[in-house]
Amino acid sequence: MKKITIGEAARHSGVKVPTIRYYESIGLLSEPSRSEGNQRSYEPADLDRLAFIRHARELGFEIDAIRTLLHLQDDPHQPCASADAIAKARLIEVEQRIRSLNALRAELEQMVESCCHGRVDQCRVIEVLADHGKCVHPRH
Amino acid sequence: MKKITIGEAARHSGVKVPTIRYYESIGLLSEPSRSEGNQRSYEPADLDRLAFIRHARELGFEIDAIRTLLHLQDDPHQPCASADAIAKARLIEVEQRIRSLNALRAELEQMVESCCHGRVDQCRVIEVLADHGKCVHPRH
DNA sequence: CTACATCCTCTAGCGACTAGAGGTGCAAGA
DNA sequence: TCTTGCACCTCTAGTCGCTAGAGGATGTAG
Repeated sequence: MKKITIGEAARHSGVKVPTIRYYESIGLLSEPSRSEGNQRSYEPADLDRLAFIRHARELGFEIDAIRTLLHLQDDPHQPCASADAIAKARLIEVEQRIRSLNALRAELEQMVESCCHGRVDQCRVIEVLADHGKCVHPRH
Repeated sequence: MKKITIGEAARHSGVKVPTIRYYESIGLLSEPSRSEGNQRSYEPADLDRLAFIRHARELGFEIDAIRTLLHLQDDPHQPCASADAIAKARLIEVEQRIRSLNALRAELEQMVESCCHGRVDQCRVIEVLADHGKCVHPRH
């Protein structure tokens, strides 16, 4: 049972030191044991948990969703319907976000392409911003 | 010169009342004149400015970028290179975001599709979260 | 033994709002 | 005229997920 310092845990997991402490403070990570001198001392299982959290954050899950997912992981006999639902909800969010960003991209491309590179009073960028009606797709 | 209350301005522009006050507080909107009873009283030009801000926010521009864009709009003889640069930077951001969200979507789709709908200990969603190596594209 | 990196706790800040408390103004109906 | 009730006012604090910095303690290598 080798002890792992918070700095090592950070390097290992890719989660920054203050972020690890933050996760502990909001109860996402349980309080680790401490050294003589009151320094946090982690175990390998904590690294797995950190990796889980980091991966979930990379996938854009909210802290609350991650909390639920971690609870599920801790209790493997539960039905996985909730995990499935959380992932599905996130997928739908991501799909919507992609759609809206695609519309934005089209708009921005149009703006940038048609910029006259002259003075502001002829600038398409400013003009379109000032008048939504000049957008390619009024819905974005 | 008809007076417009903050509530009407909100309905007209689609920007919420507290948000309008917030924009004023951070200097994005200049302080409007007031009625006898100290209530804000807007003019049509303010509505244009609000519409501009709202549109820019919808396109994801940051407040600081909007501040710059508004300054440019106010001074039409300036070259529009800065406006162009701001829009281009935003376009690049959006493109990157779309790429990364597409990767996320692929990952989430895989997760959701391969979910066994059984118990957590066989759940693909939890499994993949716990082990980044099981991702379709390790880079996301 | 000293230097220096790393750790500790605590508070405050970020961006862009949003919510709520506690009070005032105003217009319309009785 | 009075009252009802909505819209307005200011102010503070909260949201999310961290991040930064102060000021001090610990741990390790030379």
